[in-house]
Amino acid sequence: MLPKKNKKYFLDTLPTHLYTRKMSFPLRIPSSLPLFSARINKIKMPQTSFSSKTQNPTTRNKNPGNENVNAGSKTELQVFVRKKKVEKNVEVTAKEDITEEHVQQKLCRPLDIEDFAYGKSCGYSWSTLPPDNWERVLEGIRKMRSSEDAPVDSMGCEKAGTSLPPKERRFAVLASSLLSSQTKDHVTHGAIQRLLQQDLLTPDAVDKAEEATIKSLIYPVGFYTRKAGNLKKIAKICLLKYGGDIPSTLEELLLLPGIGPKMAHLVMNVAWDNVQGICVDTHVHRICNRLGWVSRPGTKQKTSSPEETRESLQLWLPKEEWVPINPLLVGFGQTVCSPLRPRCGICIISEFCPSAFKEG
DNA sequence: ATCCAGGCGG
DNA sequence: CCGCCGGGAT
Repeated sequence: MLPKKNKKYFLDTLPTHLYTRKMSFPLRIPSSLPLFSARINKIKMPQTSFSSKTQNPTTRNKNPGNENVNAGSKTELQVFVRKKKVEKNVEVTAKEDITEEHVQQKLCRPLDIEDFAYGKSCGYSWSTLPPDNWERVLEGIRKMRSSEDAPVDSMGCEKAGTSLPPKERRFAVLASSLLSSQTKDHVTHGAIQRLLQQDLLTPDAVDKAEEATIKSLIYPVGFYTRKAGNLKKIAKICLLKYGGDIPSTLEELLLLPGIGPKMAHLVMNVAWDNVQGICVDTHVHRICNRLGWVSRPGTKQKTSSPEETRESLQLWLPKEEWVPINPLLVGFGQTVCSPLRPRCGICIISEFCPSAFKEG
């Protein structure tokens, strides 16, 4: 259903941690979406006050219930909240009927409203403030990555079984993701090739094969004993619960043995072409923290786990970057921003990096 | 000898 | 939160 003129679309609750303490939020209506206006409707809770900081201080509006925000403008709202429950907070009004044509012309992306509601992204969001200069930083990393040759460029598990029919391809991607953790890409690739030659890349075949056979074929990937067992279990689960296909939701993928958050997001991205979240590994985790791009909710402390990094990063990074950010930062982490002794001397974005020349 | 790095169990 | 899993690379 496309939005209708003057109909109000309410945006539901903010993520809890955003309103449990004093924080400021950016409300961004990108100029590519001129067909909506947003206004602060109401926040149902005691002990709440509002103030807004716009580019021009004279536009300060003392009435929190009627804060109009122009499309294309960037207005920062400060929300002081003491209680946790927020029922309705923001509404978006369509300025005219939105048609298929608007969508085609990218004048409007109705789904963005939903993203907005959950504080996700797409430029149409409640979120933490994007870090200063993030676009320049990203551009600089791209530039460095285009000249340097990182291991991640040569082979990635996302290329697994590109020639296979969809269902087989998905299983190949899942198997490849499973094997690739803690393992160099060319080793993973070799193991997948051997499985492919033996026709052992379908749930059916894997289920029938001996675990020892699989184990010897995938050697020397990291933890091959456990992975051989997990692969068989996964094959069985695919057969019993998913008709020989792989699970199509994040939650179900996470239930598979040996599949954690990192791989589950990777599989959703690659096998299903369905971006549910950012694939965060230790490189992304480390670099985002060095750049000051993520922090523990409501603080300036570093995030303590890749999962926390993922949630923090998703709050501001535009969704178009969710997939490319991983190979970009992994390669950058392998060649320049290494875990120990990062090569800040050759890094062209060190001027923007709060951690530059601070370690090792 | 030490590091790498995702998932999992304690 | 910590240590282990089991190889390869350096």
